[in-house]
Amino acid sequence: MKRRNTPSKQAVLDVLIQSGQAMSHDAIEGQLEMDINRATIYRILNQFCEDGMVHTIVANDGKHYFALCNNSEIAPSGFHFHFSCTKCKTISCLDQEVQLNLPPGFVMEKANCVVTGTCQNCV
Amino acid sequence: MKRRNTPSKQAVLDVLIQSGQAMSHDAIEGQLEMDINRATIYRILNQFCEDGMVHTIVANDGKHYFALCNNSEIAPSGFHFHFSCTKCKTISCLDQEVQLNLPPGFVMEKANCVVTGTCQNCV
DNA sequence: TATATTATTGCAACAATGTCGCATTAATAT
DNA sequence: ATATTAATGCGACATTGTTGCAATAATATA
Ligand SMILES: [Mn+2]
Ligand SMILES: [Mn+2]
Ligand SMILES: [Zn+2]
Ligand SMILES: [Zn+2]
Repeated sequence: MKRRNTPSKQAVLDVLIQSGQAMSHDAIEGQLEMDINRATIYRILNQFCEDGMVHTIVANDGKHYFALCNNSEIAPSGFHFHFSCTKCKTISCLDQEVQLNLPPGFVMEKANCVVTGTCQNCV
Repeated sequence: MKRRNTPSKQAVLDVLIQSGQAMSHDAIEGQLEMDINRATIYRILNQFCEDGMVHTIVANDGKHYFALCNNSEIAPSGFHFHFSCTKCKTISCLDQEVQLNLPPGFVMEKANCVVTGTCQNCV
């Protein structure tokens, strides 16, 4: 399927760029000026993920958070940790690669690593 | 609240012991011979977590998985990786501690780290 | 053993998240 | 200007997890 540019996609992208954080569907919808249907927002986000512009984090609340990929993340298997601050509620990408010694026979395809605590802005 | 021993608690515990894997509410209910209400199962599992017998993993499907703590996990801040096999659908505890260098000012309270891929039983 | 206390349970209801089918709309190419 | 089909809105749905409340049952006490 060839992608088409639409105001909705642009609006969702703008919200993600402007925030600089990983955002849930909920938070994205809250920041949108335009009204966009929930299903549509999810479809847009999933499309961004397919296209490698965005990656998802599954946080401790079980919700999916969506964050822009920066260029260094384009590298294959560049899985990194995420930090979830319980005070300011932000979820951000850490500059820490996930690396571990798997037992023989195990093959890692992806990783979802979320560290929870308090961030540097919250004392 | 003082805990009471009940057939329901024992049954849930038996299922967890017998499986040796992290299990979702769903899977636990499926393995129970007794019929136990969904809310009750969740309450039992959450109680086990409070009491430090069980820990939870949030997997990529956004669901909570519950796994028995082995004795070495009683140690405070002993966060470890988990492995989720896409073929046999098992989620198991890895003997790999989560350790990372957080930027100054960050404080880690807990970690939810799930590596997805294929396990040693699935070639 | 009989009774009182209250933890536990079942039930119903609920909120939230995420997906899907289908008809309509609109972006793109010709 | 028109045809193609990707994108959208709407409604419906499945699933997960929690909560209030009344009924039940585990435990302690007399
Ligand atoms: Mn990230
Ligand atoms: Mn574990
Ligand atoms: Zn913070
Ligand atoms: Zn496997």
